[in-house]
Amino acid sequence: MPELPEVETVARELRKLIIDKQIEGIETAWNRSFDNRCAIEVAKQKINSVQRKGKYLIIELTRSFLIVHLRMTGQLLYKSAGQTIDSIDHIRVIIKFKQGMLLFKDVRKFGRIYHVSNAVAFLDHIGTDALDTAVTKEHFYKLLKPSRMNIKAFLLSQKYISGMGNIYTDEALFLSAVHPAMISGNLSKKQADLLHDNMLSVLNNSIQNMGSTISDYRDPEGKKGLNQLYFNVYGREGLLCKTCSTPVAKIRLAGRGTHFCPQCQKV
DNA sequence: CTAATCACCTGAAGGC
DNA sequence: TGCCTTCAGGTGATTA
Repeated sequence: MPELPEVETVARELRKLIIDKQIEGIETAWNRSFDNRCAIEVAKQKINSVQRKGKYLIIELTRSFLIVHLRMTGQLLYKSAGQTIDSIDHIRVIIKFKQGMLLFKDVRKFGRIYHVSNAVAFLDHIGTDALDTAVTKEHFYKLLKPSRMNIKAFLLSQKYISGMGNIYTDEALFLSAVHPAMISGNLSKKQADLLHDNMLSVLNNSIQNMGSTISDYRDPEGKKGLNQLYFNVYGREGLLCKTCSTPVAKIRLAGRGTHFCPQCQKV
């Protein structure tokens, strides 16, 4: 479900809701979502900050960190004390405060909450966040140049640049008129620059729209995003390309459904 | 190094 | 109505 813009939206909303609150306790209903053996260590710590790297949320506590990955269907829902909870279905973890609670809801159980002492080290295996200013056009091109992977797989891999997922990859490639199967190292500097621009604009525009909701995504207050209203190719198989009116195609690439315009995007 | 497949899970949707 | 297959905003491990 969530890619960079959705996780960023969650981070921004969470900052308004849980910063400076003290955790009273943490309970687990599905033990693979969170290893409850560290519940005692987490309890009584205060939340200092909420940050993000790629698709990971970083909740800084007094002495340690909670790292959250929502994977496909994870949601972090804040409920103030007294607020009614419509359903406890699919609630895997509950983080309790005096003033309310943060529910980790996750239908497919792929999401995880990790408790770590060193967030930087824990997230060292993923590349620089796509919106980090360190990801300049030069840096981007240097990463692309030696790669023989197709560009779709390159953008989906989190080891070079982190945060891009299936939706925003398809959208950025469409806007750049680059075929998803094109070999990364074969992109011209001009194409790479354009793709860099579109990667950033696609992500930033979605953040402006509070992310994209296909089915499950919700922000901490339960609100849907609006960015799905502006997709050019994702989920538009068979519909006409907004640029040239050719039907949008869908193929399987990098193990994922991949949408593109066969007229606008040539290898 | 790269690509493809499976595994982890559940539920919605479509075909028959 | 019911059964079966396929698919889904992700990613890590394993196998060619």
